Amino acid sequence: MSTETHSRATERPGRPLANPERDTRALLLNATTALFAEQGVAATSFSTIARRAGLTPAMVHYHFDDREQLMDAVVDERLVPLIHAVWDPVRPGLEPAELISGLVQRLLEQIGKAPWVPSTWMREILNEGGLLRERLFRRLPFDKIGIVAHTVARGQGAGNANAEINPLLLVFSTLGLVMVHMATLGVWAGTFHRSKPSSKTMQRHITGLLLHGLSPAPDSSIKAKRSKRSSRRKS
Amino acid sequence: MSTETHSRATERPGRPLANPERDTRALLLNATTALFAEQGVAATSFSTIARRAGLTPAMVHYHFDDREQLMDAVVDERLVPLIHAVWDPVRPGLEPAELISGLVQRLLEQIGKAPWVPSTWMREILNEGGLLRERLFRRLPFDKIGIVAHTVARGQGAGNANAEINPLLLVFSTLGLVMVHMATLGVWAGTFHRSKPSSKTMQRHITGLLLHGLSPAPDSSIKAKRSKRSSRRKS
Amino acid sequence: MSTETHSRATERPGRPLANPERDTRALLLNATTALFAEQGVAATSFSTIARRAGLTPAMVHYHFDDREQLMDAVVDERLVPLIHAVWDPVRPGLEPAELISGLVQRLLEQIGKAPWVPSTWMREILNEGGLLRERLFRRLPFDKIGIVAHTVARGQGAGNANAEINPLLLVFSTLGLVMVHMATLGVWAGTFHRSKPSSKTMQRHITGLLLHGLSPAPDSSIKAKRSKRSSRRKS
Amino acid sequence: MSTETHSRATERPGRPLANPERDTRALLLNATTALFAEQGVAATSFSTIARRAGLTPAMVHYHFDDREQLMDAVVDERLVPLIHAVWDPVRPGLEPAELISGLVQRLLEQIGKAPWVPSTWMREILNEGGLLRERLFRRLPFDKIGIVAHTVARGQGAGNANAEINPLLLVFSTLGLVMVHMATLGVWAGTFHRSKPSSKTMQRHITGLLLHGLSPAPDSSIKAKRSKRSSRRKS
DNA sequence: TATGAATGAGTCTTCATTCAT
DNA sequence: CATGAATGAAGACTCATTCAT
Repeated sequence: MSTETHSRATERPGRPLANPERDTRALLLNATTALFAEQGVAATSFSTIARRAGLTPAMVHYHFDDREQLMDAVVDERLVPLIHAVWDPVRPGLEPAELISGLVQRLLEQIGKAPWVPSTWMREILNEGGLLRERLFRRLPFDKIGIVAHTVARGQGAGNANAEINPLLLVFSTLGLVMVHMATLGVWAGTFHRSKPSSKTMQRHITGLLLHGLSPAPDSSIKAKRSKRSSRRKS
Repeated sequence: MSTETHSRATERPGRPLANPERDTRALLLNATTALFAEQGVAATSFSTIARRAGLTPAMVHYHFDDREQLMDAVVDERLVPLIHAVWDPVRPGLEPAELISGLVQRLLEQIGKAPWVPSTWMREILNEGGLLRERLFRRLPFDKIGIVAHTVARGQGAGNANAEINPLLLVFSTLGLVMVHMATLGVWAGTFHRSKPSSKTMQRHITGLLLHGLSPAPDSSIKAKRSKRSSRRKS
Repeated sequence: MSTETHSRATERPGRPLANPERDTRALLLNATTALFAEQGVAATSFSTIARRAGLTPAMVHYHFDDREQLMDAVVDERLVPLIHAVWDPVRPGLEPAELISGLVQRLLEQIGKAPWVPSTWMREILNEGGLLRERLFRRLPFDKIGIVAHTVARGQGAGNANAEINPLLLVFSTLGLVMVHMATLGVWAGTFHRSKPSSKTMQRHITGLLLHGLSPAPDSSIKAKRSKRSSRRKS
Repeated sequence: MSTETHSRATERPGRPLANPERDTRALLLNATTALFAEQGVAATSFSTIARRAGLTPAMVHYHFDDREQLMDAVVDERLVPLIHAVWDPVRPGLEPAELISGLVQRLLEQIGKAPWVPSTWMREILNEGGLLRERLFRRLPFDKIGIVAHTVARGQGAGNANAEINPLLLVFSTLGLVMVHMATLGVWAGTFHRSKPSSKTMQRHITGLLLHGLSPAPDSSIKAKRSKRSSRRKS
């Protein structure tokens, strides 16, 4: 309605527009995601965000009327695009191993660009009382998840995939493993006096674990397929 | 609920027999762990705890002067014993697979008795800004973790463990996988309209994944070892 | 709305055709008076006014720098003209009954055109802490009020007006009675499941009460005078 | 539930109890009613109340969790008793004039003891957007109002009550007239440089007006009845 | 004329904390 | 052991106001 002409936050979800506004909005969203990762959503007050962005709490209200809308913005403008980047390439017809290792790779790629994600994902999405959970679950690519599950199930039927695995749970195992590891890398490195492992190292560990577990010497047939079709994983 | 591992809280206001202090204290700790799991530490105020326990906020102060001391109590009196139960049986000389599947089994056992753990673990311990992290890390059984890592590394040297895996990270993969799955089971079941998988099902999925990944039909040599030495896993 | 009795503020620092300022200013004043009536002055913020008028709060500032000036404008441009319309016809030489019934009639007439008045009058003018009181009291037609009081007092002296009445208070009784009734008509009708009485009905009730109170069958002498001299009351 | 053990405001509506608490609660209610009268409900913040009572805003919350509950308390604990005192004596079988003059007398009596009432009544109860209106309307003595209306209507039928009056509106005329006059006495006196009229003077003016209006020399039959039955009015 | 960005002050409300009982 | 009263600090949110455009 025309009643809302002056209310910024309700109007546009973050379009390009002129730059002066974009800047502030983006600035605030960045501060917000960073703080969400560091302290969790519940502990992130408007003042904290404002302070981090060098603005006043009132300014946060000006752009995101509400905590609700702030969280909406984080999900819609920051998490949903990431989900697309990770899941869009998933399509039927690929091998289970290919699907999984592709997911891991793209996840790590995206996390590289948005390091705040793993922490937030674990705390606010995976967790029971997570404050972004509801919001995000509505946006999950259930069709793509289904593709992965079906592909693995078919593999199990054909006898070339581990029958003890629950295909649907596997998707969550994959995402969870990546998120857990990426969320705790810092701590891990600090605790064991190691240098923070590179993204490549992590990819090798996680993909290795997901494809073969503790078992040694992956059998050559799978190895062959992998090296043919998703050879970029090795580059 | 089964949250109450400990028998107590039978009577209250400081009457002659029965140790009155224990009761209230345990009551409050139970309320606290439940709320920590549901909403996270940051969102759990003294008032909330008091309300949940049917007492006054002032009473919470009486027992735990401080948020700090409250968190200390949760870690010392509730998490540390659990860690012991899980890690104490770890000792050198076991097979890698045995160690891992033992850990998984004992973790699931403990979580069965303290369902508030996975959520809290993910939110407040694994996570970068987790409020129990520091407290707990000091209490981790580094010696035991070392045993697992060394055992796996030796296995890799001997050619009978997946060389792509980082032995130290594997410990975190294991714990993380269990915690992630157990923390999200409810959500998962709800989202996909499945009934909540049993502890046994989860154990099979997780152990299966950790030991063989996606790879089919674990080769008989490993299978043999497992069925001989850690036969309790099948019972 | 019909609220706009008075033509004014036709031009100002504006553009060629179509007097843009008039429009906006009047628009805002209308929104303001409506909101003053609905919620009272204290509860009516610049934002509320702006929202109601489809403009921005900043725009309200542009026209009325201040709450003070906004209230001044309402009084000067909306209430003072109404007062004139009601009181100007009062002059010495009329009968008390004529004066009173004339006042009632003209008041109801004006309220018909500006329905926001009774509510605001009661809340912000009659009331001790009323925010328009001071402003308006300076503009009251004390001379006219004096005429009414003196006429009634002389009537009392001559024995043909109720001696128990305080002539000066009577003026306030008259205004008050009209305002109270017109301000509460909606509520009254709603509460007692009646349809809202017409202006004529109200006029009969109020004038009847003021002239004769509960007493039955007004004695013919007064009736005669009324029907002769102030016959317009009947039209 | 026992969940609420420590929440003061929800528990008791203002019972005698020990005195330390009563004092504070009553103190706050007094400050509240005074401020409601002076500035209106909308403009009366918790801070204002607290400051007036010499306490902190948080203390107001402690006793009245909410603005809603604060208003409930004012209505339930301060206005409803007053309404009873005014209306309870109304019963069928009295003369119209007796009923009306009785109401006026008792109203003035009560207002004498609670001078904050008229202002609040006009602003927050009679008025369209009044913030206590809804709350109070549910507590109005509709039966008693009905008695007055019926008595007057019967009087009209018998030819000894002014037929131009609407019997139901008359009740509101009566209350309104008293409230308007008592709410504006201060202003009135100040404006016209009179001393504030005594309660007796007001009673004479208002009752005189309601019973006979401007008409002179009330006819003896009514006068007789009044002096017989409600002779206390004259004392 | 009109708006969007920005702010400081103020409101309601919750919270941790203290203290007398 | 337990509570009710009380507070100061902080959080979300609104508002009047300013200013550049």
